[in-house]
Formats: sequence, C-alpha cells, structure tokens
Amino acid sequence: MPELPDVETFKNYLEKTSLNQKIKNADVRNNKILKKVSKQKLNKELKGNALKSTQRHGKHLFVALENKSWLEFHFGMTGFLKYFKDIEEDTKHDRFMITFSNGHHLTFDNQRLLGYVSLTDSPQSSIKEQKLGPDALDIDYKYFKEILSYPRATVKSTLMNQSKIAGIGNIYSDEIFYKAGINPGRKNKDLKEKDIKILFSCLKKVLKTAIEKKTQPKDLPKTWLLRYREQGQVCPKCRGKIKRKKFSGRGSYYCPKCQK
DNA sequence: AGTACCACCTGACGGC
DNA sequence: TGCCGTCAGGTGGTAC
Repeated sequence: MPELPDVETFKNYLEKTSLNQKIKNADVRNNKILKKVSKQKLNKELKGNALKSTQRHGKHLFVALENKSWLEFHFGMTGFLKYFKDIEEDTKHDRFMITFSNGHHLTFDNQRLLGYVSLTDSPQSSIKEQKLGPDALDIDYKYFKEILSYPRATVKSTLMNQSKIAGIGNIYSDEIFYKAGINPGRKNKDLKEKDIKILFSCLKKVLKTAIEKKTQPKDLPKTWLLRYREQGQVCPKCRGKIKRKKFSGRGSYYCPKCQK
C-alpha cells in the first residue's frame, strides 16, 4: 500500500492520535521488522518517552521523541499504523506495539515483514545514509528534467527510483503515466520536452489529489486508473481495454490506446 | 556507473 | 481438499 500519499496519511493519523502521551510500554513481536536496533534498545528508548512531532520523506515516516532521538517507520508493501483501545483489534500482523499511559495502543501492522522500524539521530542522517533522493513533492522542473536525462532507463523505473525521487511506487507511477497519456515502457531518451512537462505536472497533481482524498479509493476521481487495475477493465477515458504488462519487473496497468 | 532482476516474506486466488 | 503457480502499492544485493 504505502507510497508517498499513503505515508502522508499515516503521518496525519499518527499526529491526530498519538502525540504527547507518555509511553508505558513498547513491544516488538517479530525481530525481522527491526533495522539497526535491538529489541532491548528500542524498548528502553521508548519506555517513559513520548512522541512529539512527525516528518515524512518519500515513503519514510520519522517521529521525533521527547529525548531528541527519532523513530523511523518504513512500511514495505503491506504496512500501516493502527491506534486503538480495545485489545481485540490487535491482530497477528501487528508486529510492533506502543502502549500509552491512557491505555491506548499504536501498532505497526506489517503482514509481509518487508517494512521496518528503526531508531535514528535525525531524519537528515537517515535520508543520507539510505541515499534517498529529494521528496517527490519538493522537486522542481529543472531537477525532474535532469533525472530523466539518463537515456537508457525506462521512464517508469526512473520515477520509481528512490535515490532519484523519493516517494513514488508502482501504483502511483502507473497513475501518473495514465494521466499524462504516456506509455510507462518508454525510454527516457524518447521523451520530448512537452512529455516531460506533462509528466511533471501530472506527478504533482496525482500525489496532491491522493493526499487530499486521504488515499480512499472511493473518494478518488472516477477517471483514475487506480480503480480499474485489472486486465480487461474498461478505460474510463476511451472505453478501450486496460492492459497489464511487466516493465522493469513490476506489473503495470495502462491503456494502450490512451498512452503512447 | 547505471540498470535489470532476483530474493526476501506472507497470503490470496485460480486452475487442475 | 490439496497442491502449484502466480501475483501483491518495496527494496537491497548482485550481475551485466
């Protein structure tokens, strides 16, 4: 699930539910979700502490702790946050749980264990260490054009390359290409200036709209591809058939008629 | 150096 | 019912 708009939504959710409460306990249920931190260290760091503020970079969520260190979440393909009181809501995929002194819990649900929780000195140092590019919402046209200047890569893999732009994954890149009317299998070198301009504006538009709608599929525009990600579905623009094809190893949906 | 591809996990689904 | 292959909104390591 989690690409930039999803993580932004998680960020807002965490801010609304979990800030400024004393942490009573932290519980790691599966060590596979830990990155560069031990269970003991994480527990010790969190206990008695509080979550103070949040920051997002690409698909990464950083949460400042009262004692100045930072908690980092990466959601992988199946991660999300859950805040609840009733312990019935705790499921087997809740790999990590913070319990606040008010009796509520914040959990990191991560079915496929491809995400992680970590501890870092600052978002900046973690971003640098992981070689993340600038956040997709922060880049300007000049920079965008620059990253598309590597001729051999396909456009889609460039948009999804986190070291070039942070935040775009498989779903939203398909959406951007659909809106722009550009085939995701094209090579960077085949793009004309006008294609790059359209791609750039669609990139910003798609991400912002998704955030505004809190990524709820039912609230997203009916003309979005996201709702028709299935082979043979009808394209909402031309009534043609949606096709699925692999580009750089990822299943991509597109309309062959609308996207050249 | 830049790019493509597999492995890492769990689970759901369709075909036989 | 079970087994198999395939797929899933991510990404690190590795091989070209």
